[in-house]
Amino acid sequence: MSGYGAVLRHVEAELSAGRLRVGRQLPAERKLAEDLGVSRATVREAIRVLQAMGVVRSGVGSGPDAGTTVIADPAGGLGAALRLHLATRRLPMSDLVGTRVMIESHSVRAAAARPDHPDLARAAELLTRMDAPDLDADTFHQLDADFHVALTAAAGNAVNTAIMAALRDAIHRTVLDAVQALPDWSRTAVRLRREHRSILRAVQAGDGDLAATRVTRHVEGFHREWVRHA
Amino acid sequence: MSGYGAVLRHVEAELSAGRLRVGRQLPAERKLAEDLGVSRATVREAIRVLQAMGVVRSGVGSGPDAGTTVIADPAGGLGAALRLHLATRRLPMSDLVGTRVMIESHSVRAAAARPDHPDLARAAELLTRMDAPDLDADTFHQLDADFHVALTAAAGNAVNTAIMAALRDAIHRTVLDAVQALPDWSRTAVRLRREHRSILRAVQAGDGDLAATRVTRHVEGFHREWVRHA
DNA sequence: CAGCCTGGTGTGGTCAGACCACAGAGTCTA
DNA sequence: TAGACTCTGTGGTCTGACCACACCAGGCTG
Repeated sequence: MSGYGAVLRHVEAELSAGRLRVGRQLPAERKLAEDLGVSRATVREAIRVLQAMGVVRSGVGSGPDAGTTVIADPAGGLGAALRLHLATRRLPMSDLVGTRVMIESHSVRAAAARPDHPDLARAAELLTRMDAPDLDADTFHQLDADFHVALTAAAGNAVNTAIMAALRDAIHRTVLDAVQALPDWSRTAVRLRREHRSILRAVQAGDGDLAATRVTRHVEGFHREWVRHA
Repeated sequence: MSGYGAVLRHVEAELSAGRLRVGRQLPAERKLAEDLGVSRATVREAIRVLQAMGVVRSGVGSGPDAGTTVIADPAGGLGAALRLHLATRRLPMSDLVGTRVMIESHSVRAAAARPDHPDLARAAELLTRMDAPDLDADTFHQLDADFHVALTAAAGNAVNTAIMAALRDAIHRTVLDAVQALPDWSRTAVRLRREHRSILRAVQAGDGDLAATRVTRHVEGFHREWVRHA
């Protein structure tokens, strides 16, 4: 088999077998190359891919942050892939929004069944920070995105949470551009804050159906507004 | 900025600007390296990543299949990422199944509103092929997976379809192993065929709620059975 | 003339070896 | 003792080379 693929399969096998765990380090590139009988360039190609997938992080120098470490950032990898395919125009933005609505409405339904989940407290704290009067649009959107991810995380499905975070990454820049074009941003921000609170209230009250309805209206409404001004 | 990241951002920018379209070719590695003022090794690392994301396909030699071509295979890229993170044990299989149930039940609901969608005809044809009596488990599961993806595709959301296909890729090997362990595979196959038909019937009858209930039972039931014997 | 075959050319795949910046650890010096 | 120094190992990048491959054009052969 090809050298590049062999490295990838080797690492995946090590992960599957549990010999390589999150937080541990891969062998140094030069050593890995020697072990597998390939060149360092080939090893690097494979490691780059793992890096792009969010499976591994590399740092130069020495010390704890140096070398190649196994991490677990599925959202990073999925987000990069979604962003690229968004650029190819094969994944329309409207479908990304549709998926987001599906995940969020499903998640708030599930989260309403466990209103004491710590991620809901985190979501509430994010809303408080969004109340700061002198927030610029960039920070506001960042908190906004974190709020929605926290809401999803409260449902307890790691895959959905990762996809949700990935969708946020993929959409991020587009939304920022859109926000610039809105006629009255501060007015929109007031409405978004109100809607966020009403969604969270419904979840904490255990009313999943209401929360789902509200989050659907919230996301689709903002998307429509933002498409109108794009 | 770093050489590697510069190449990646350059290609993404070319895609976003529409100067690079699906089906077209990237410049040759040597030329791209010269154009961007980096080495060929650096260009290759970036291209490997694009390849792993399903954005690009490379072929040696000359002719139409040679060189690096822009493609659009989001499922491939997402599937690889999911498989890797499954290996790190940070994405539990039960969550993958949960996401799958969410997407499928949501999709059959939407598909029921357009019962004449061509993907439904394709799904029906796949079921016919699954009726062949001398089918081995491997082929059966392949058709099974294609059926579920076709069902999802009939809902018309490309992102959901890509994620569904990615989940299939990620789960594929595990399911194959599980099927080996089932006590009476042919008996299970008979049940699966019946359930598939009943799901498709509900969709074609326009009864989205019924289809959603059935597909949820179908997927969760098979997952439980397969976990029990793992 | 028709058919084969044989270089030529350009592609990605891989390799070996080199140099760099970096960051920590250990050592030497004032 | 505190600071400056070298040493070592890391990933990041570059250079230049060779390979297998597949097409294509030209010449050769029948």
